[in-house]
Amino acid sequence: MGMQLKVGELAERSGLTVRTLHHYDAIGLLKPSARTQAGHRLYGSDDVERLHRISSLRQLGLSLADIGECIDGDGSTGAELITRQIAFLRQRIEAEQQLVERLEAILGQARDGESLSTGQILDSIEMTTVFERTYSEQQRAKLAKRSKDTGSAGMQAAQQQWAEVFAAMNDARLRGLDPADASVQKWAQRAQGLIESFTGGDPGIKRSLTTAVQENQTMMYRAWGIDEEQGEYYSKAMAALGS
Amino acid sequence: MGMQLKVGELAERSGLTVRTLHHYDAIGLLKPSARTQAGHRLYGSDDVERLHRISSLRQLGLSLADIGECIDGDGSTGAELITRQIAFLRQRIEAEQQLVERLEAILGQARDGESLSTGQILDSIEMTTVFERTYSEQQRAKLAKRSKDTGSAGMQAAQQQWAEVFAAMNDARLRGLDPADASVQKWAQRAQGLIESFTGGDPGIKRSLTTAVQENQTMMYRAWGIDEEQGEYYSKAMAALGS
DNA sequence: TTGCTCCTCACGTCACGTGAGGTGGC
DNA sequence: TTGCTCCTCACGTCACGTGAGGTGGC
Repeated sequence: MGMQLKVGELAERSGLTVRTLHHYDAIGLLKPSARTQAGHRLYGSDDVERLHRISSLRQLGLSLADIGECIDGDGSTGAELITRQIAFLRQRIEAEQQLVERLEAILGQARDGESLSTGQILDSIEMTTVFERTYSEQQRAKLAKRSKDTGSAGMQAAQQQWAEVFAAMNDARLRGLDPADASVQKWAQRAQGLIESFTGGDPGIKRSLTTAVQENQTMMYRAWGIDEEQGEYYSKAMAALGS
Repeated sequence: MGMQLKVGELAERSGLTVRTLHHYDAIGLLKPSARTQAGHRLYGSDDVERLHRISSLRQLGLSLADIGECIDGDGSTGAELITRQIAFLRQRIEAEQQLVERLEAILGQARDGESLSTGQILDSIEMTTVFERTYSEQQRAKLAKRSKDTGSAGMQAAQQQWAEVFAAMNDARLRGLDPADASVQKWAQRAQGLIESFTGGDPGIKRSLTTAVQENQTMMYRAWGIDEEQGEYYSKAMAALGS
C-alpha cells in the first residue's frame, strides 16, 4: 500500500544498519522502489518483504550473491542451497573439532612436562605437527593406545629416565670418554630400551621416528634440552651400539 | 650454517606459495636474513626454523598478528592463545551446529508439505525465522514435544483440516455469507480447536502466535495459500467467535 | 538557526591469489 | 638467446564499519 519507509526507519525495524541497506542497494540486492526528490531512499512494502527474505537467508549463512540468485530464481533453488550449506557446515564443524582436539592435546602435553613457557609450548606444537606428519594414522592410533596403557605416571617415569640418560651421557662426554666406551654403551642400551618400549617394538614406527629426529634435529635437541654437541655425542653412542 | 634458500626453494620445502612468503616479508613476520645483490631473498636456517613455527601456529588457526607477537614474545603467551582459540572454536562449532539443525528442520518441513519449490522453501525459512523470533526457548521446547507426540501423520491430518477450514470459509465468502453466520462460525470453531490443539492450551504460546500472525500477515497468508480478502474474512469470522 | 537524517565517495578489514611489467643468472 | 626464477606494484576477495564532507526537512 502507500506505506513508505526511509532507510533509517527500515534499518531500525529490520535490525540491520543503514550502511548494510546502502550496501544491498549498491550490489543490486535490494533497491528501494522509489526515491524522494532529494534522492532519499523510499522502501515500499514489497521492498520490506524482500528484505525479510534476504535477512532470513542471511541468518542461514548464505552469501549475498547466492541469496540474490535464489530469490530472483536465477541460480540454484532454495533446497539446493540449503543442502549445500549443510554439507559445507558439516565439513567445517568436523575440521574445527579436530583442531580443538589438537589444541587440547598440545595444552595437555605442555602441562604434563610442566613446560608452559611460550618457547616450550611452541616446541610442543611443532612436535605435534611433526608427529602428525611423521606417523600414519594407524601408527598414531597404536602409539595413543600404548601411551594410554602406560598411563601418565609411566610417561613421567619414562621422561625421568630419558633425563637420566642424557645427563649421564653429557657427563661422560665432559670427562672425555669415547662414545663407544663400555660405560657409555650401558646408557646407550638404556636409551634403546626406552625407544623400544615407546615404539612397542613396531619397526615401522621406529623407522618413522628415526627419520623425524634426523629431519628436525634442531627442534628435537631443544625439546630434549640438549645442545648440538650433546646431540652428536648421543648419536655416536647410539651408532656404536651395533658394533 | 651456510645453507641459504631462495624464496622458491623455501616455498617448495615448506609447502607454502612464493606469494605467501612475500606477504610474510611485507608484514614483517618473516624477513629473509639476507638478499643477493640483485635483491633476491635469501633465507638462512634460522629463517627456516622461524617459518616452521609460523606454519605450525597457522595450522592451529591463529592469525598472523597473533603468531608474530607470540613468537617474538610481545603479546600473549602461547598457552593463552591456545586457550582462547579453543574457546573461540567451541563457540563457533556450537553456532554452526545450531545452524545445521535449523537448516535440516527447514528441509524437513518443506518435505513434509511436499513444497520444494523455491518460493515455498523461502516461506518455510521465513516461517522458521519468525517461529524462532516469536516463541521463547521454553515455548519452543513445549511445541517440539507436542509435535513429536502428535507424530508426522497427525501433523498431516492437521494440515488437511486447516485446508478444509480455509476451503469452506472461502466458499462461504464467495456465496456472500456473513462471517458471523452460524454455518461459518461452525468452521471458525473448528479452526479454534486446531489452534487449541496446536498450542496445547498454553495461553502464552497462543498470545505469541496471535502477534506473530498479525505482524507477518502477508507471509502467513501466502504460506497458507490464501489471499488477503480470504485472510480478512477468516479474521472476521474468528473475531465473531466471542460474540 | 539548530539538530537529525539523509546523501555519496572511499579507505580499511584478512591472508593472500592473480596478473602486469620488468630484471637477473644459467 | 631462450627459459626459469626472481623482483615490485597493485587490484580483487566478502560484507560491511567507519569516517569525511556536504545537503535536505522540521
